[in-house]
Amino acid sequence: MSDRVDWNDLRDRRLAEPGAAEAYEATRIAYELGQEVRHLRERSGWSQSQLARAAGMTQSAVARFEAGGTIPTLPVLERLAGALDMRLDVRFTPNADAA
Amino acid sequence: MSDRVDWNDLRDRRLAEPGAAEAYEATRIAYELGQEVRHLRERSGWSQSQLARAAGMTQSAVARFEAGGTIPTLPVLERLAGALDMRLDVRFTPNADAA
DNA sequence: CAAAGTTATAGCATCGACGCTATGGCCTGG
DNA sequence: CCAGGCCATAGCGTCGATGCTATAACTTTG
Repeated sequence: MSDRVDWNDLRDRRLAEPGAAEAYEATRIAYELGQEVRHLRERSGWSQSQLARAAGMTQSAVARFEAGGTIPTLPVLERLAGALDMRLDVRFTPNADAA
Repeated sequence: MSDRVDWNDLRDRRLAEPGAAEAYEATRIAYELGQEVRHLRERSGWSQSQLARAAGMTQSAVARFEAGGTIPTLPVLERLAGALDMRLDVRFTPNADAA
């Protein structure tokens, strides 16, 4: 799982950076969103290319995103959501353990 | 409301762009998040400078964001959430009206 | 084995978000 | 009137996310 990889390394490296508790979170969110999109896509029986076209992006961008290779931007998330017939929901929720 | 403005114009212009249903959404989300942060901040009795420092950014960045001047990135949203003692929640939710 | 479909990466260009610094306009309190 | 705090903007530089194109590796099929 760490042979021909690249973004995984990149991501892990990012997660290892010190003093980046929040950046860490962003990376994790990016990773989870990627996983979710992958699941949704596969559930629809679509290929990355199909989803890409539906979302107005390229296959490589989809692959990059699903692999957690980058921290996606809201516009991209919106387009993916639209293509997958979902709604993007971004909000601040009260923190359980008040710091 | 349209006198010495600038980002408002910018934003409105963005919202007026054709064929950008999703980009439109992103802009709207950005605007709403800005409003929310402003409310949370004021509720805490903080100035933009204070929030900025707590979130590791500058007062100008906070102002820009609150005004909806830019579509924020996840890292920034994370930092703001952390500073405001909130949690950022990004997710795909099933679309009510299946396209 | 050859052909075609699918995913993972690479390399390069562009664009926009963010950081930083500085300033103008406002308001309020000496 | 002056000083100080607060918010809105401007300009500029940098960096990272995307877009695009091309290709490698794998799998499945004929």
